[in-house]
Amino acid sequence: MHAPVPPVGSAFLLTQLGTHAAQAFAQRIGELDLTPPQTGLLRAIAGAPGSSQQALADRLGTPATRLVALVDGLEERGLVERRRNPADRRLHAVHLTDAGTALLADIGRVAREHDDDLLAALDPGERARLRELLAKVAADRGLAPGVHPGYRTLPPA
Amino acid sequence: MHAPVPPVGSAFLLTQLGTHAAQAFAQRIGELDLTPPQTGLLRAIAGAPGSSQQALADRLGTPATRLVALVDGLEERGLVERRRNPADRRLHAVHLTDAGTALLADIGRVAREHDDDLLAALDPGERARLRELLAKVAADRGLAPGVHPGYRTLPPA
DNA sequence: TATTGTTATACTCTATAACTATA
DNA sequence: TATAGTTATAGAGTATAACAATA
Repeated sequence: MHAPVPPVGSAFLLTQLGTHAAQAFAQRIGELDLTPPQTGLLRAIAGAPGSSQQALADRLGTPATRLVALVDGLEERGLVERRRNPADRRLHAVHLTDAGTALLADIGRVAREHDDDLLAALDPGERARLRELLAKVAADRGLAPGVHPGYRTLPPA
Repeated sequence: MHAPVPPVGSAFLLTQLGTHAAQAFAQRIGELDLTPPQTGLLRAIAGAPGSSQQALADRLGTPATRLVALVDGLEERGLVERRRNPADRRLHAVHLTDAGTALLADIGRVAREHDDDLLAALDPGERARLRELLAKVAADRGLAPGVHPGYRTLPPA
């Protein structure tokens, strides 16, 4: 007889399912040759076109240096462009290109498919209830709507 | 006027909250000088004492090489020990030490605190309902109870 | 002197492949 | 020849620090 293994709580279920959902999304969005961070950045740019990189970094909660690398990757593929601000030449306003805007629509489609697949076990009423409960917890924990916490690393303890 | 940003679905909420929960747990469990993967391994060993490293790797869905490094770290701290099997000297049976067993109890306490904190916004009925819905989805998606999907990496598409 | 953006560098985590010992 | 475990190595992703341009 040895000590019992402590049972997992609801938080673990949430973590487990959240990681699974993230992996499944990464796999799906990979078909568009995008990574999840790139996808989130595209959304952030679409939501606030012309933002400076500093502003985007603040919004996503990530170091500016990481944002530079992400924007580089998207710019090379012609999805976004940097436009220098003549009034303050330090600033680079980031905009979606037409290709970026088109790809955003594809992202929306992939996200809906992902959603349907993941929650296939729940009927519409259950889905609504789940969403409600998750939103309540997310609000209580101060999570910014639409911003993935993976852009920042928490300090140890 | 530009193209609208596609709305996030319930799956995103799940991913967002799951990542948040994982970060919060990592922070808490860090107070015991443990990482989440180490914690999961301790639980797996407690659940099947004397397993070979190969068996543990299979159960967690991780490459054996990663398991070696994890066991190394726990063994150096005196939390687990490898016992050579005399009948087949290739096998290393992994067991918790007394210190490991004691730490497991602390892990259980920390996990309960984490659970309570994370779901503070929900009343008992809501918590039960959330757990039920999450469990239903997890079962449908084929997630092994108590095993975090983060031990394995999914192939791209 | 302060701020935006960039580059250089190092660190952590994980995976792949090669190797050792036992069978 | 096959299996358990290990070591060596390399890659991806991210962070910290130093730097350049502009204000």
